[in-house]
Amino acid sequence: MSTNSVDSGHLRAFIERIERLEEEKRAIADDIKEVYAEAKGTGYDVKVMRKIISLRRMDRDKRREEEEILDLYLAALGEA
Amino acid sequence: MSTNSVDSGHLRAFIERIERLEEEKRAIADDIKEVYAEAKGTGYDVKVMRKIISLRRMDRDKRREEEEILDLYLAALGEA
Amino acid sequence: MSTNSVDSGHLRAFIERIERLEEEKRAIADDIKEVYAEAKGTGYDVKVMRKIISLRRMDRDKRREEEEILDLYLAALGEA
Amino acid sequence: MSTNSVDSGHLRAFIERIERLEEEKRAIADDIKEVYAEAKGTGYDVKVMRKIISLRRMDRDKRREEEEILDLYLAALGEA
DNA sequence: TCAGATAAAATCGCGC
DNA sequence: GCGCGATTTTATCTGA
Repeated sequence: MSTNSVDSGHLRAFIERIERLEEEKRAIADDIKEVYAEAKGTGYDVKVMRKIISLRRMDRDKRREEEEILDLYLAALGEA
Repeated sequence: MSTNSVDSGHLRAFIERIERLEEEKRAIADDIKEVYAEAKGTGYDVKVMRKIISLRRMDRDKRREEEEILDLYLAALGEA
Repeated sequence: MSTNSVDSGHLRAFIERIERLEEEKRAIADDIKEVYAEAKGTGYDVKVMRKIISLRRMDRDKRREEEEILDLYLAALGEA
Repeated sequence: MSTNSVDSGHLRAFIERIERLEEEKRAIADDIKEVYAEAKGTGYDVKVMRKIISLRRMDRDKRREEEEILDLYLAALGEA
């Protein structure tokens, strides 16, 4: 019984931590929306902006992946 | 030409703001994942936790909607 | 060749089935719009109606989620 | 007061009609999902199928628009 | 034209 | 490891 109440308290703590983090996440998502809205108000096309950001993200991912492959090669050489 | 460079600078600033915010958002999403993992390690069922959180969110949303519809009713009465 | 034509025919059949269903769906969406228009013509506030419908849907969803989490709890007890 | 009850009954009828239509719409959406699932089980790529359907819809829309433009031209000639 | 709702698409995490 | 289902994100559409 003591076990249960401790567990419940623990579960509650986990859940509240997650809910707080989700609220932060939502707040940031709202900020992002606001920036898009502001950019739109300045005359930029949101769809195009999303495309640019997506392309830049793909570039970053690609670069990161290439670095990982390079690391693999270097590690292989080190082992040789 | 000056116009273009100013605009480009502006667009670039918007995009970098968004990218920074998206990175923060991703970091928080990672935190959430970690909390779930920790809870799972402590013996809690992630699926149940997600359901609990979902139900609590529905409660909040429902309460908010009820307030909104009450406002609509009051506004309708005010106009009557 | 026979294989290809059979497959093509099959794919075509799937696509036409989906297109027919989408058309039905669109027709129903139009019906819904008409009902809103009719209600509006009778003096009802569409915004309020949408809120009411939304709240009723939330009630249903919440009840369903509660049943689901109950099932999860019962399953957990059964495993205990 | 009689007026109010009549109105309420009317509103209720509108709302129930809409809810029934929305349920039908959801049922058709489920059917569509099932067809996609069935096609997937037969080996077709759902993403490609969606693309095909989208392109065919665009073609239809384009054709319809061209017909409307043609009608405008014909009407203009008739008026000339 | 704009925001807000709706639907479509992509992504991610989980269990098998 | 991979499909499946849930979540998230993107795009479309409609009504104010």
